[in-house]
Amino acid sequence: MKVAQGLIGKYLVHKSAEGTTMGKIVESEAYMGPDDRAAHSYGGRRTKRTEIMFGTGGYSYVFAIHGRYAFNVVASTADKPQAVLIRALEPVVGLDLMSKRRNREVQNQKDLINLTNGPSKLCMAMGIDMSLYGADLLDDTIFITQPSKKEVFETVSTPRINVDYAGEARCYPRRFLIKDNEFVSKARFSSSCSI
DNA sequence: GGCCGGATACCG
DNA sequence: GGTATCCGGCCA
Repeated sequence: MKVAQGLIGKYLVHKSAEGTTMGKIVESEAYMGPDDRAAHSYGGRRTKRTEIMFGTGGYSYVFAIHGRYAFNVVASTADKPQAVLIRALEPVVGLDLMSKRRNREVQNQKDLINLTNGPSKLCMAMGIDMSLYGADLLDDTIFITQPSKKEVFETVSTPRINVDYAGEARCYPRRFLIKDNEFVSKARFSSSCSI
């Protein structure tokens, strides 16, 4: 939770053979582990897929969803399997490469926003796939860094996206985003949550 | 070994 | 709103 909030405003960098891409994290979601019905590690479920969450934090958890990928930062402490899903970025470095990987021209601000305003979109743009599962985020291939100068913004929280199956947990305010930022995803949380 | 469903995206 | 698309989970 704290990690999810803390990641807002930080920069995600991926150095690949094709080049370097970097984006500012503007939207994240916390998945709190065994007690969180929305989490892949709910009930302590430990499988090949969730294995990486059963260690210490600071690793990459990539999983396939609907034929695409989503990127998470493992935030586990004391063997509590938790992770933070990165839902949207603001492109900062390597815009041409992002555009190429997304197979989409960028001609205006709207196109630019469309490059990384969703969990799988940002994976495509950043060149993140299953080969980065378990990557150490302290290495220099894929990592998180602070902006060089302090940026001022307000973080707000909402329920998470597309977790209707999670019972009451679907409404917990575990999604964080930068207030009024145009690069956050368009997705809406369940309308059955009163917020 | 096969089926199914999902923390999605895109197009019409 | 319908469909494409990739993997892991889970059951046979």
